[in-house]
Amino acid sequence: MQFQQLAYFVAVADARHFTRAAEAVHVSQPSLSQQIGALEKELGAPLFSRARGNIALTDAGEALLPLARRILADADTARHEVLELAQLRRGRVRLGATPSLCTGLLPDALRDFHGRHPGVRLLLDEGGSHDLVRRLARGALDLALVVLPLPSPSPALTTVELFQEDLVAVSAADAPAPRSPLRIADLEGRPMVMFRHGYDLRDLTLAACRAAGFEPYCTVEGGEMDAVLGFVRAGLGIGVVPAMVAARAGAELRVTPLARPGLRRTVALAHRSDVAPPRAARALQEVLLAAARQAVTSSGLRPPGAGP
Amino acid sequence: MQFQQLAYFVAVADARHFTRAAEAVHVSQPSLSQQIGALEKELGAPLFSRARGNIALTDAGEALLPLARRILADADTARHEVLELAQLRRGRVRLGATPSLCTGLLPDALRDFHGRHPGVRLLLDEGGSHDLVRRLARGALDLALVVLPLPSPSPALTTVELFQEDLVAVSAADAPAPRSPLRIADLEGRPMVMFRHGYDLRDLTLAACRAAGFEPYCTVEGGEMDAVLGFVRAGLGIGVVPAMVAARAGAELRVTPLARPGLRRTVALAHRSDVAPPRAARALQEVLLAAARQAVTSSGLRPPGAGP
DNA sequence: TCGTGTCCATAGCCGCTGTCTATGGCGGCC
DNA sequence: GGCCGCCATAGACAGCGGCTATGGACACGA
Repeated sequence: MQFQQLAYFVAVADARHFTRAAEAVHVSQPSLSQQIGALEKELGAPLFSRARGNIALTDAGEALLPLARRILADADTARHEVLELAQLRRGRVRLGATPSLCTGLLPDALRDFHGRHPGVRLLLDEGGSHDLVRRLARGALDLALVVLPLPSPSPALTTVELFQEDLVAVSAADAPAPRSPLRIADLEGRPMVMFRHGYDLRDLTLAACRAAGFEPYCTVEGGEMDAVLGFVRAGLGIGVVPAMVAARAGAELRVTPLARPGLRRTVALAHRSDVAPPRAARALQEVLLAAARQAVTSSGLRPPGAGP
Repeated sequence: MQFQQLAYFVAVADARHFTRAAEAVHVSQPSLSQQIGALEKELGAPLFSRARGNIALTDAGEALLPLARRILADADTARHEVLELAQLRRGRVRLGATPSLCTGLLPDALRDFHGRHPGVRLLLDEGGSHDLVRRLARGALDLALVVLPLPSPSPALTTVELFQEDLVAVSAADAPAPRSPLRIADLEGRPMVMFRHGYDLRDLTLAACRAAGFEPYCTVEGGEMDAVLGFVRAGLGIGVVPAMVAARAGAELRVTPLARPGLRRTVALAHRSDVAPPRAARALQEVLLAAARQAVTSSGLRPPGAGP
């Protein structure tokens, strides 16, 4: 059974005439006869009763006709669906991002993308950089917002740097203000609120403290971004978060810049190198790049590759 | 797009592995890869993201998968439906019959057939012999119960004689009884009830009267079988009907045999010679032949080919 | 009754395509 | 670093679907 045979069958059923049906499907009459014959042979039953001048469906033909129409319609639907995917009227992007980036850049950028392509579903995968890289390589993600350097550098991934972002210290507005700008060394012995494992911010902060010669004292650790900000707000300790996140966190938080050289992270967009991302993913990539440029000019972020 | 390509696609989507999918569909791995590639090229979008050890569906692949499954299931359904037709678990027989035969032989025979093959629809086409023959030749009927000789003999039709049936005169039970047995000549000048055009009984009766040298006097003409019996019952005249019909007509009718040679008609089963009837039609044919044999022995009909 | 036309089936040929085996290329793993 | 697993590619071959030409059967009209 083949699609063409079904199409020929439907054409004959509609025209009730082999020669005219052959014209309708743009093949010669013998070709059509042969294919109808092949279909009948395969199914083991005649589909038409060939009376002179009166081609009629047999019972087998009448049973097959609605199914044939439905199969052909489904095949047509399949072609159109895939076409619409290519035209970005439908589709799906699987975007991975580290938790801290989900809070900062993404909300506005995704709103923008959704406005441009309302038919495209956005599947956000929030996870640590290590997981994101693995999922990218496995084809489980189309794009990922990651923090450089990648925990497990892979030549199979292409990264495009978006911006550099300063980290700042946050503390409760009603607690004694720390010195400003705050040096990393000033954090020694001060109660701190620390993210859970998997956050690149956790690794960055711990590494900076250890480089300064001490192990930080954490009153609470293990929270997500919102929880950490809440604990800081409650006066449980000092947190180290991206400036962009701190700016959105509200008036109950005191934001204290870090003394030079400070802490800084490079945010990049990553995708697999070996295959081109789907159309919708490329479109999202463009939107994210534009959002990053916008953020650099309006939100005081540093352009990618800028010095300390 | 081809059924095999869709089957291969579903196999890969299920196995998430090209080599194992190839084994599952019993082709070599390169053949499967090539067909998937051809499908992707035709649809204009990749269906799988080929990551080492992790074959995943793209958005286009996820859009296609449910449709592919449905198409394949429909194709399977089509094959089974046609198979069931061949096995007489479903099907359709289009049976034509002259009106007088619908009343006599058919009810019991069709009940028997329906009991044996409850899934087979019976489409009865009641009409004159001329129409029936034309519809048979056109393929609009599978079988027809006709009265011989055929009005327009056609070499394209095969007929099997079922039985010969005597005609009898019927009159109202409360009217004066005609002589018994009744000669055709006795009908001259007697009020008669005549069938409408198209009934073979009408032609038979008129021809017999004319052969006897008179034109019958009809008080009512144009009715169907039930109407004619009703008119006779009401005393409007004498009717000439098959013995089998008269026997079923109830006690309000007086049945008078016709004097020798009497009137007799040969009932036959006809079908097209050039193509074998569908399976269900052959089954009905057998049932009708058995019913005819049964009627010959139990109802006093004459076997086919019997002399006058 | 005999052409003539219409219509579907068949025959024969050809090019496309789907299948195979063999091989290449590329990561992952020991 | 060598081996293995896995998918893609190359080339050969057979099968099949397409075409033109022709056959056979019926309908119609002269």
